[in-house]
Amino acid sequence: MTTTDNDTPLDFIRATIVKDLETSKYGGKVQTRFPPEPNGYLHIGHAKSICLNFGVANEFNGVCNLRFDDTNPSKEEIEYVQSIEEDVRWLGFDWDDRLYFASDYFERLYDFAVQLIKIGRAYVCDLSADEIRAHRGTLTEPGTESPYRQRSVEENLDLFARMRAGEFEDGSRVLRAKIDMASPNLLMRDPVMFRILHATHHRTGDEWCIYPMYDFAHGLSDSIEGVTHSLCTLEFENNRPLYDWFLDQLAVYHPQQIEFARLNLTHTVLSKRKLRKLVEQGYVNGWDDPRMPTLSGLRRRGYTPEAIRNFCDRIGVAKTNSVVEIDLLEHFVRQDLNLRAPRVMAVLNPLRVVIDNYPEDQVEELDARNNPEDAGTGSRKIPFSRVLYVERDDFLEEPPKKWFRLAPGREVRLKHAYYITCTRVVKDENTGEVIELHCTYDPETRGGSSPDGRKVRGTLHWVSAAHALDAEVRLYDRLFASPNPDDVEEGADFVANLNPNSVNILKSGKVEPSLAGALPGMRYQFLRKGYFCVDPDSSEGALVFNRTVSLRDSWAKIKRGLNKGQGK
RNA sequence: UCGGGGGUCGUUCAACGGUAGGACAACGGACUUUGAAUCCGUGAAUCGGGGUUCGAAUCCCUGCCCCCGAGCCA
Repeated sequence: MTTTDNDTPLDFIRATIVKDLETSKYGGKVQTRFPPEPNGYLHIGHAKSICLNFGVANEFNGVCNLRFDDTNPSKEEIEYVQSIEEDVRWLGFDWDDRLYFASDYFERLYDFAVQLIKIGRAYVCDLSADEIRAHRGTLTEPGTESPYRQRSVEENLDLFARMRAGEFEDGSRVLRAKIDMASPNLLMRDPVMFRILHATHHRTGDEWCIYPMYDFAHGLSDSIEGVTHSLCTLEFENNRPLYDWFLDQLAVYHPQQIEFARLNLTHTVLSKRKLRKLVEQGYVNGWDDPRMPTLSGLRRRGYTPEAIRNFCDRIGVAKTNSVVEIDLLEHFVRQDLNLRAPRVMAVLNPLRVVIDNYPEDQVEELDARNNPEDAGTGSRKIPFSRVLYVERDDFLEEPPKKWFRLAPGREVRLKHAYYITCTRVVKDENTGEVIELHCTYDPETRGGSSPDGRKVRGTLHWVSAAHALDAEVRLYDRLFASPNPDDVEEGADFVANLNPNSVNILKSGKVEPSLAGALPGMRYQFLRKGYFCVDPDSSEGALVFNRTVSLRDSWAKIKRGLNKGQGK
């Protein structure tokens, strides 16, 4: 796609770009950047930004850079840059050779700072962090000027060079911009540009002991790269005047910062701090736990890049703070997987069924469509024999109204196979638990339809006991029980809202034999159950599946209605 | 309340002075060898109060509510 569809309304950012193109503000050029800090894993919120930045670039024949905002060595690690690159690529975007790091610009940033000192717009301040805070004033009162504010250019130059040379301890001095201590915007009250940090940087090692702050580094990095539209989230609106100030004072190329609302999703958290807590305190099994909203988690869960991109397209871009329902995300995986996931039969909670009138040693190979949504996918053979497994949930000894699955005396269709009628229920003598069903089949119904045309409402999935493969099936659900995890009692925090049933591991699943060679990452629809994918923990002979998302379940709704009717 | 942003169906995005529309969700129906998918249909919103105008979600005034900002984080 190289053009923008005129029929669909443009979001305010694209509208701005169209206008800038018309006025030739940047000479008809569009360049964006995705600027993650490598201090955590990417999540679905970042996907929104990635889709926006790369999407906009693609649509307007521009380019989008991947730039790591690695200005704080104490928090950043190489592990994160690798995962971020992998995730952006997986999502389907390409930065070609434009992989940049803010740390690549440290020398130039240092030079820019020297320039600012020379024109009297920056000074070395010896105040402690606490003192600087005290001098900053408050939201309603102006700040007071630092006693070091009037240092001479020469002294500032000397001190700044010595900061770089490592003569001073962490926190003993900073370089500040000389702006306006009375500005109503606190960020303009002589913000810190460089701080002393004797820390090893993941890329520059020990070359530097002073590091630039975000506000100073970001705009200049954009400028150096020739970014036209610097898209960021709403909380940076207050930073824009500062972004502009540095660029104006230095009289360098000046991109424009535009802010949009970050993504919030119900039933999950999207803050690095909270996600890190879940990982570090063991509430989940790592950044790629399938319950995590991280891209690595979603990938392991079975989400497709297409589903995530479609989701990001649909939620749009605006300035309103909003919380998107997670149902919308789930809708897009279902939509995508419905079209492409092969259908397969898997019994999650097996209940043994013996077809009494089916010959002992007979095995039939029956045809099964691979995907009714895509005729091109053809069909496969599945074995049918005397002893089968069906889903325990599909049998009820005393069925409620509207139940058309298995029950004593009831006839149902086994998908792709035969009609069977339940004739006897075997129970455990002690517990009363149903342990086996005996049924008869109608040989006339092979393939799943009867010559007499009689109607059977229920169609069940099944596997042949002798041929089925064992599988572990991990049923994942929403990580948080509450739509808003932060909605907690006084004193509690978001982990109090963790969904205790966010994962349910079933060890005794039985799947059809065609799944024997299923490899990690492969996605299937388990008929009537949901979409599943093979987990990396899986191996031949020890299959492990993750539930990506269940199928929509209107029986569950009916059941709720029935229960309500009975006052249950 | 000092500054900056924002308030449209349950949710989200649109409508840019001219019939408030889409998607998800909900509800009802059709179809169905997945109680899936698909198809059809229904209900559902302009924060309040003034004003300008033939006509206001849109422009003006005013009030209310929400978010962001006092890191040597980004």
